Amino acid sequence: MRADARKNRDHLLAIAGAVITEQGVDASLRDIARRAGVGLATLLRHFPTREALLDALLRTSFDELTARAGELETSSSPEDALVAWLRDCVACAHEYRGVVALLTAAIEDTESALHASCVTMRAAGTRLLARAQAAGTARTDIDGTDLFALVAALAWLGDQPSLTPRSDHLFDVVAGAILASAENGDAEEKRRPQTRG
Amino acid sequence: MRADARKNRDHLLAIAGAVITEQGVDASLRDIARRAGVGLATLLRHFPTREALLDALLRTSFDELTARAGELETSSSPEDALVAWLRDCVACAHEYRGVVALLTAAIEDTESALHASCVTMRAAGTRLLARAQAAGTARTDIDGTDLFALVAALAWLGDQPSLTPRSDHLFDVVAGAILASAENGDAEEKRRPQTRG
DNA sequence: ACCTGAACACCGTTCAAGT
DNA sequence: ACCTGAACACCGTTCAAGT
Repeated sequence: MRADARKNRDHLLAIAGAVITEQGVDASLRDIARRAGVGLATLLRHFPTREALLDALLRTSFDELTARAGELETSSSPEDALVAWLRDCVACAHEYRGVVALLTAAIEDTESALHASCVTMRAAGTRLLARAQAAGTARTDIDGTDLFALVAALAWLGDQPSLTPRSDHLFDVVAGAILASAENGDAEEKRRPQTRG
Repeated sequence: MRADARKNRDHLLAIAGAVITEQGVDASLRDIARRAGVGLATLLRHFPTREALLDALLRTSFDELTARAGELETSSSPEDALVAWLRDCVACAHEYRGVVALLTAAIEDTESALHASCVTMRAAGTRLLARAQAAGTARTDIDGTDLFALVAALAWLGDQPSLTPRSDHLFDVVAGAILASAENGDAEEKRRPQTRG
């Protein structure tokens, strides 16, 4: 890549990150180009689709997420690792408002620029889930795609301004549902709702 | 309302229902007007915002949902009533692709044409939840807004083509989390995941 | 190689002019 | 009262022309 092209690309990414952080993934590409001081066609040349732009913006976060899954697999208990990683996933998908809809669309669309990242992410989650399932601390009637869907749904909730205040609590509710609720004697981290008044 | 205006309105609603069923809530209003054989300005005169149009389209469903909550309150057990109603809610929010985002936005926006319907819906859900909580069959650490959020998240999942096949199963997972998991001896309808191989 | 302006076919909003 | 076409300021896509 020519030096001027590289500079344009980097600058576009920086501006796009700022604009999309501010306005969400539906931000006007024309506006991003304008603020970056280049023509819209130049932006499209570097990032032929909105997905390609988002992929470039999220690549670092996605790579970190994959690496973190690997670390957690050795450093934490199966249960803690799974929940901690899910929390990171939600935070990552929440990085740009509205991006989670693009991610769910990309998981099955092999043409999407975001497809590879999504599949990698799902694979990492599947491993952590399988580990917890093998340890008897996660329910066995869900798979990696279900996990992906639940993370997406929770990230979506966090994107809805009126429901954002509830998203942390509802994360706990859903995480609790993913973990096997009983059967294993070790109850140190478990709080089940008490219904006595 | 003048007779010709009434006729225009009814026809617009019929066409809008068909187009939005087909293309989702972001369908072009211009296209709807075109297919209805009127000017775009005429559509906007009857329905000043997209929300107003959706409200008109969904009003019957919403009213039925409220009525159904009342019936279930007397005809079914607290637990069955809650779950059945949640299922209906998801189905209703799923009626037009993408409408659930408008509904979550409307719950706090008193200016939205959909606001009243959302609040009524949440109130009906809150009653069914309180009844189940009083009976000891629903967890007590969630409220009507949490319930609204969970229904919205599940409806959103059903809207994502790649995740639609999982939405029924994930409904069960989340519904299970809403119901108190243990403590009551009656286990007839409960299946907890068994982890023994 | 890389960039760009302009043409294109859309969108929702607004309003003066018609019946 | 009710309807409408047209003007407006946007949008993303495409491409011939420039450096």
